Amino acid sequence: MALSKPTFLTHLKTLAKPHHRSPPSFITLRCLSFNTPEEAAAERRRRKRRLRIEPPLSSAQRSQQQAQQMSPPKPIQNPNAPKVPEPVTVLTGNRLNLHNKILKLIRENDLDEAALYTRHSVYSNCRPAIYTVNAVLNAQLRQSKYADLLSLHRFITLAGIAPNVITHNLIFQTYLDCKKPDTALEHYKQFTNESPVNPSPTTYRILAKGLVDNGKLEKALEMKEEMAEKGLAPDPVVYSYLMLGCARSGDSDGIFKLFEELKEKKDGVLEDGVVYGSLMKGYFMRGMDKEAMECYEETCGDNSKVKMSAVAYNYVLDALSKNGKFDEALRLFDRMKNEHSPPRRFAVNLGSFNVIADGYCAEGKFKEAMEVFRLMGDYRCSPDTLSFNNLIDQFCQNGLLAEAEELYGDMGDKGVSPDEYTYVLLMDACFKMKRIDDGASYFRKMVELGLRPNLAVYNRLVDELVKVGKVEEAKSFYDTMVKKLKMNDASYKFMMKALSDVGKLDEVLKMVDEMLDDESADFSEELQEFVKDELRKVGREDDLTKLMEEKERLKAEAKAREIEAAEAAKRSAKAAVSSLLPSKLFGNKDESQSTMASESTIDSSSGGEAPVQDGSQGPIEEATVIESVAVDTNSTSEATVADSNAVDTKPF
DNA sequence: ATAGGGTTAG
Repeated sequence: MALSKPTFLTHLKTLAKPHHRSPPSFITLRCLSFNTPEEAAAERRRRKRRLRIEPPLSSAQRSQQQAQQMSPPKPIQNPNAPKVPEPVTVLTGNRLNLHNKILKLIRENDLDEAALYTRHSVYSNCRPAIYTVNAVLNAQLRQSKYADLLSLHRFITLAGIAPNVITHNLIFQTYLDCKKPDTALEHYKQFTNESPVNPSPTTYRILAKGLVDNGKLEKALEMKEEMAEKGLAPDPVVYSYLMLGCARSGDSDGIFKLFEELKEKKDGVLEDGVVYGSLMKGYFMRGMDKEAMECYEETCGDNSKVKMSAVAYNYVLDALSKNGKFDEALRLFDRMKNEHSPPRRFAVNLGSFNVIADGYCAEGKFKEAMEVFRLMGDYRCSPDTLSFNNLIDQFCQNGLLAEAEELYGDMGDKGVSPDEYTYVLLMDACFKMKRIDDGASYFRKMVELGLRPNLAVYNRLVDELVKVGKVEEAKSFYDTMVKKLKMNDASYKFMMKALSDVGKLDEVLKMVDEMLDDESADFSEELQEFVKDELRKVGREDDLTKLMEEKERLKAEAKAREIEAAEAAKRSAKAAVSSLLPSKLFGNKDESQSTMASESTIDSSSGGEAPVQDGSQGPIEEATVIESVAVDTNSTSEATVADSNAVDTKPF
């Protein structure tokens, strides 16, 4: 039985009261809102939603409304219910043209332009359909542009473009990729409680995999149950993720339990091979190699009825190669390559080559690893950034920096973009080989490319530079990065100490000066003490007091000027209003302009802002959730001075 | 022209 959305209330079994056709919001008000704080909060959000002032209707919507008015009377719908997404049939005429234009921009890899165009269209007479928006979000996700994705999502939410299941899936994926499983779960809860859209099997694949990858196996298992509750068929792929999660946490019992459960649900016939690699791992974990190999024979042997996809094979390859059966893995890999005959049959893919390359590395056969990695092209597979990073990592760990750099060169040739992780691997490897300047070059390159090294990475860089006496150079990296990173006391202190140790106390004072000017920087008490101590060593402790007093004085002066300017602005604003001309037309750069603009206009310059005309009634809960997500795409390595898990990039 | 045919790892 497929449960449709309104029956989500069945979880209120305790109430056991059959409400058949009552309006959802009525039920929730009566029965839900006081059960738990979460439900009370959900009701508050619903109320807010009712109060929300919708952006102006585009002509498309208006005509839709007219059509509704003309159609025969329908049962009265709750006007406050969240909107149902538009069907794909709206993608015709101008809106289809817009869609295709934006797809073209995406194909040309101009995501910024695609996103901007989408935003601008919201208030044109051709509103982007949710399909168009999803296309952009999807492209942003593929390129890890999480901040842009969330920003666009927020924009369309505020603009009242109803999301469909794909939109929600993209958001789940985003939060999970950003290692924010709790935010993903929050979004899921809100989605199941409030959206008229039903989750799809893919929703649960995304959630199960993402939760497992984020170490939330328990929650992932719950998702499997939820999936069943919604009446969705048991999905071997979801089970394979869960079994993999058990394998990672050393729980062989869990693996077998899941396998038996799935088999039972499938009436004893399991022809999808995706779970067998994990099952083999379960046997191997218990030392039951014989049973593992029997399983292998049954599923991958000549008489097998099991459908082995490339991915299913890859799990088996991995199970073999990580359990002392690499030779057998190589034999299977050969068979896979022979079986491979696209487009009819895909028996190998990118992952197969990666697993085998890893297997070679584990045996110390790095030359072979490189060879098999480069063999990919012959099978129309192309490595991605992750694959390159993986192998570069293996080479670096084993002191094969030249080979790692060769691979880095291949990336450029093949048009695969290195990411933060690539550069950090190479930088650290250079440092290990005492090639400090080369390490610094990789760091510089990374920043030049607009990638965002985190604080821990920066700390390692300046640490190495200072160790070899390159304080000047370290300081120049500080100057670059202080604008891009949220530094902490330890990193400020490190730089100050380095400067002080070479007698550059004036530079230390200049750093303090700049910190005092930078509103996002915190010149803490502890840091003040530290600077004073350093100055005291050369009898200059008064210099800090003097500097800080001078700053206070300048700030007070600036404040006074500001107040005066504001008053002048008010006067001129009044004058402008009285002459019935918006001050905007004059292009004034004074405060009166921004005040007035924010109150009345759709400011075309505010591309990054939410499209709320009155500036206040948006769905605060969504905005808050999104803003609470610190998208840290580069917490790549262990922290030295600071915790790399901390959010150390400044807000976008 | 849309939820999936998945994947390996840090």
